[in-house]
Amino acid sequence: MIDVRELKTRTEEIRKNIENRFMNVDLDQILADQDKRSALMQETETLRAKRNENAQKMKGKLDSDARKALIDEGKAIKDKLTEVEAEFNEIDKKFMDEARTIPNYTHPDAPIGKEDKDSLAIKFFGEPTKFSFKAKDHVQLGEELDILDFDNGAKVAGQKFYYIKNKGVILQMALERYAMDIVVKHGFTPFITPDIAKEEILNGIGFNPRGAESNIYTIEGTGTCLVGTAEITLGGYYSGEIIPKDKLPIKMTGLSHCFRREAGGAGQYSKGLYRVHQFSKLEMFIYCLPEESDKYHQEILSIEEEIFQGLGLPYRIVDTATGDLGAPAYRKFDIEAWMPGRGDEGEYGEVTSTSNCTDYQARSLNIRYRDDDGKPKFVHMLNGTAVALSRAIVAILENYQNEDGSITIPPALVPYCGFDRITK
RNA sequence: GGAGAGAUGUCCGAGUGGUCGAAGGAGCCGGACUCGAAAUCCGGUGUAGUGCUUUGCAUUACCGAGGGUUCGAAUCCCUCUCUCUCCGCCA
Repeated sequence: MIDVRELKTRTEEIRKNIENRFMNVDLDQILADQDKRSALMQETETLRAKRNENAQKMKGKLDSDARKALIDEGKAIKDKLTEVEAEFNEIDKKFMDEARTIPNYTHPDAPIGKEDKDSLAIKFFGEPTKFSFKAKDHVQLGEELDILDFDNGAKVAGQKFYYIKNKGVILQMALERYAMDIVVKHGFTPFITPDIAKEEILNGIGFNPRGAESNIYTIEGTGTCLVGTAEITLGGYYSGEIIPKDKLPIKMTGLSHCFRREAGGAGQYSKGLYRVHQFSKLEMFIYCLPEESDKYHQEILSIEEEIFQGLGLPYRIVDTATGDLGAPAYRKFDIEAWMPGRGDEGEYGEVTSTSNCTDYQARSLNIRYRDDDGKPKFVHMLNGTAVALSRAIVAILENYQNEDGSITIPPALVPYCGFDRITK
């Protein structure tokens, strides 16, 4: 969340930012509740001070009349305090819930706009793949090659679940190792993380586990959820801690399963592996000093490029428009790989996403470092996809297909696969 | 899953209702001593809020988390989380 003290000092900036992001946040209501909360907080503290003073007076020996008078006074204070505290707690919860809905500030260079199409393509790599034959999509390719099985996935687990089979399994493992090797080479510590996290961690990262529109599976009666990304488990790793400054930056990379409800996510653009309830992903995560987060955001993006360039996949980089940024993100870059089977004649489809969340998550999760002045300060936190296995497989199958329906393995993956072609 | 033990400041550790924001020790910072260092001695040293006459003063909260009892809770009661030991089960 943002620093609520800045509601007073940066009011108009916050108001404008909410507008730019096209969010439904009633800032005036929040400001009014903040004033109410403030007044009740002071009243509560005054009463507590009186209570403490009253208790202090009773430490020594007293005659019974004096003691009784003090006890009566204490009781009266207690009754009043109980009442005021209840009022304060109510407005405090309301205010904090409201304040949490305020989005992070936005990088001044992020394009302003409401939708996908307002995002800015800032770089292209390669040319969209051309075929001398009619290109198939990955669903058809995968089923004909017997490496993807959606029908039995649906039968056993439900719609949008799938089995990966045969050389498809090896291809996914090869991709994992390929990406892992590149990321580790750049100094990231590898992790395999839990696939489950507590709701408080989800909330701190900026995911809402509740509500009809939530993308998160909650596990009934446990206070935990299935993670939608290792961003959650990597970002929760240092929650509540003060990190020594000389340990920063901390670079982590985590492999996890990702579970997403994707309610209402059906349709042509979501078919096959593109949008599924479960997939595996290798995620990068960085904790760093505030002044360095822009730099590390670029570093994550360049590692993502290295991974996709190494695979020989054409892609473009998109600077996400304000209206499409998640609340925690200060700025976000997506890599969209060319997917020949998408739409009628192929389209770019998102394969990675990297966000600089500045101190927004760190404040909610209370993750700080000790600065040179001895004071703890919030770290900046960044995340980025190294490789989302399901979507990378979409791009590989569709770009590396041959006329006979076989798939050529990208050269960089051959050493990891042990074969160079998938055939019927 | 069952039984038991535990969780206190940067760390170790004392504390079973008021004199406890918390003994003692270690560490760290400053000073004395020293040619310098070590040892020794002296002083300081948590976090997050709030208010104000804002490089300070006052005040509130924080002893795993949340609730309760009480005029008053680190201390008593309840729930939960985590750690350790033993048993069970298991990859």
